[in-house]
Amino acid sequence: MEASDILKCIADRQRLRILNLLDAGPLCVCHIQELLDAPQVKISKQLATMKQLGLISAKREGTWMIYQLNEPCNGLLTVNLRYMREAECEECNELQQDLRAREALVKELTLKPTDCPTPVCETIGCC
Amino acid sequence: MEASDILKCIADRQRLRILNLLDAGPLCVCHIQELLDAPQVKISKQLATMKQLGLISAKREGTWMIYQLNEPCNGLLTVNLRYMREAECEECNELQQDLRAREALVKELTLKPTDCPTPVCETIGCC
DNA sequence: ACAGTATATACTATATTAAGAATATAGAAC
DNA sequence: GTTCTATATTCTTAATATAGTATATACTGT
Repeated sequence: MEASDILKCIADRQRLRILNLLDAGPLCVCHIQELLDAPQVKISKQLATMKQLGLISAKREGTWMIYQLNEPCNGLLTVNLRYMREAECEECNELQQDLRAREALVKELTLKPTDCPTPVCETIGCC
Repeated sequence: MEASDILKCIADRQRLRILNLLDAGPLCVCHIQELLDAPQVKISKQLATMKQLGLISAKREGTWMIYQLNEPCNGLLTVNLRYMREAECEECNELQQDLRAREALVKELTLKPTDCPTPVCETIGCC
């Protein structure tokens, strides 16, 4: 896992958004899909890429797959996320907004847990 | 100049090396070429890309072109350079070594200034 | 076993990027 | 002017990455 592999990975807007979300806690594929409003294939392939790179890992909970950032989080990734969460630019704002959307989703799931099967809820800590 | 443009730019090993060198001070193309041991076309094209991105700028001194990082240096670039100069990985070591090679070159130029015309020397501060 | 849901993979088409060779320009020295 | 040196640009080819459709897998519930 060389530095430029990480950089290439986060140079893609959507992959960066996914990593940013996962940095706030594990999520299942369907929720990532929903938060980024992107087709399933795309998300799934990007997750596969990042898993192969060793940035994230997955565990199955029933039919759901829960993805999370690997520990310890890659230093270069951390540095970039930390910077962009504070900075002012279109993409940085988007990352910040994604985190807010994540919070909203978690809250929503807490209210109607039917959308979110117990094992998933436990993992993402929403209910 | 969006964040992912910067990231895409530094995700290329050689572009990153060039930026790392320029961060230590302006250099002319031939010296970058020499330090990175890369063909002229490649360097020239990469410099053009980064100039277009707004990361660096050039000024002519006779037949030489002197490139330098733009001020203020892009924050995302700074953050990444700073991190990689301290970190331990193949590419990070390479960056660190490049800076040492730059020092050596500057010293060498100070000794035989014939290789380096006065205006260039003045700019890079080697003689 | 069958149907349904969530996710992954394979395959194809398309777009983006990089590499190299040849050529062009800009200035210096004569 | 001609020639030389440093650098840039153009053009072509090759490599890589992305997107979309269709299909496959893995599990759940009946």
